[in-house]
Amino acid sequence: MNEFTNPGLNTTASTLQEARQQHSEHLRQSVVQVAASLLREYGPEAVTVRRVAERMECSTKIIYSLFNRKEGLAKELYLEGCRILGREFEATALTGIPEADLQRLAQAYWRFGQEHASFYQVMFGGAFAEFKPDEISMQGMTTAWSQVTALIASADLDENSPEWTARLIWAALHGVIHLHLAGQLGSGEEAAMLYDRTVAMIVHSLFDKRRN
Amino acid sequence: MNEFTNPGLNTTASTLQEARQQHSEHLRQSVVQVAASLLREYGPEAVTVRRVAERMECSTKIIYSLFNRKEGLAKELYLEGCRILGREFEATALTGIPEADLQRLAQAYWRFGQEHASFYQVMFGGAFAEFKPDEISMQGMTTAWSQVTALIASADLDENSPEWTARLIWAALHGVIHLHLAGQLGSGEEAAMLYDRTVAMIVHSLFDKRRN
DNA sequence: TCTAATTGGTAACAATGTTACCTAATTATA
DNA sequence: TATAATTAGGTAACATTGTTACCAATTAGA
Repeated sequence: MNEFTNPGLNTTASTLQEARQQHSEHLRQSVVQVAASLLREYGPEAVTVRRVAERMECSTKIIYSLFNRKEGLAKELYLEGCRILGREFEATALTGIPEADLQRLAQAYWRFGQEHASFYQVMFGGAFAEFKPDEISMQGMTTAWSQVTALIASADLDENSPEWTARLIWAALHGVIHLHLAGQLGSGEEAAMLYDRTVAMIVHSLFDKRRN
Repeated sequence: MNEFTNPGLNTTASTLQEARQQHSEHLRQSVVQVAASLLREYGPEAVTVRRVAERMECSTKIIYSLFNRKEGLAKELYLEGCRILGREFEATALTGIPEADLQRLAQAYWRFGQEHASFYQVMFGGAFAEFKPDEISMQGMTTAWSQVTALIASADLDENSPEWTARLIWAALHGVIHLHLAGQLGSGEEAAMLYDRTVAMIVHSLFDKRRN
C-alpha cells in the first residue's frame, strides 16, 4: 500500500462502494500514466507488466485485476495515443482553404509519428504483437482523425463517403511513416520528402478531380 | 547428427574445407526452409529458435552458430519473402500499357500481402520486434520491386527519380495492406475497395500530370 | 459478531532468447 | 605419426517475460 493504492483518501464518495469504484478508476489511470511514461522514456520493449508494477510499488496482480491481460493495458495506451494525436490536430492552425488545411493536418500527423514514435509503434506498428484494436480503440482513432474527416466532408469532393476518403488519406500517410519508423526508407530527410510528395499526390488527386 | 547435419555426403567438393563450407551453406538453407515452413503454417509467433531446432532434430546452438541471433534468421526470411514477391511480380501478365500494368503489379502486391500474410508481417509488419532490415535486405526488396521501378522509368513521368516514385507507390500501398493486416480497416471487402481506390489515386496522379 | 466474498501479495509456471561449459572430432604442427 | 590446438555441437542453465495458483487479510452482509 502506498500513495496510489489507498482507497478512502482524497475521495468525495458517500459510500465505501463508491469509494472503491473511484479508487479502482483512479488506480487504472495511474497505471496507464505509469505505462505511458515508461513508453515515452524507454520505448515499447520497456513496457512490461513487472516494470509497471515496480513503478507503482505494487504487485503485478493489480495490473491483471484491472486489465485482464497486457493487451488490455495496450488498449489504454492506444486510446491515450489517440488523445495525444487529437490534441496535436486541435493545436494545428487552419486557414479555411481545404487544400492548405489538409496539408497542415498531414504535417501534424507526420510530427505525431516522429515525436511520439513509441506511441505510434504501439498503436499502428505492432509493437505489442498480441494487441489488435477493438471497436472502442478504433472509435478513439476515428475521433482523433475527425478533423480530417470533417475537412473532407466540408470540401464536398466526390461521391465517396468522407469517412472512407479520410481513411484513404490515413492509409497512404501511414504507409510512409510506418516504413520510415521500421527503417525501410533510408535517411530521415528522404523519408520526409517522400511524405511531402505523398501529401501532394493526395491533395492533387482529391482536389483536382473536382475542377474537371 | 541426421540427414541435415552430415558433411561429406552428397558433395562434390575437392577439399574437406570446401566440403565444410558447402555443408554449412546447405545447413543454412535447410534452417531457413524449416523456419519458412513454420512461418507459413503457424504464423510468426511459431517461429522460435527452439522449434526450428526441434524440426531440424538438432540443438539450438547450430542456429546461433549460423545466424548469430534470431534476427539473423529473420533477415533470411525477409530475403525469402523478397524472392516470393519477385516471383509473383514475374508471374504477372503485362500488357505494355503503363497504367494497366501498374494496376496489375499493384494487384499482385495486394495478393502477396493476403496470401503470404505471415511473410508480410515479418518483412514489413514488425512481427519480430528486434529485426530491422540491413542494406542487403533492402537491396532484396529493391530487386523484388524492380519491375515497378522499371515501369515507372520507362513511362518517363516527371523530374522525380523512378526509384523514389516507385517507393512512393510502395509506401502508399503498404499503408493499406498493413493497416488491414493489423485489423484497423474493418472488413476485408472494405479494405480491398480502399486498396483499389488507392491504386486509382496513384495512377491518376502519376499519369494525368503528364497530359497537362 | 460471524461467515462469505473480495483484494492483493508471494511465489511459482511455462515459454522464450541466449550463453557457459563440456565433449568429441578434426586439423595443424612437431 | 603423435600430440597439441581449434572447432563443432550438445546439454543445461540463466534471465526475462506473460500469466496464474495459492494464501492471507480485509471487507461486506447476515
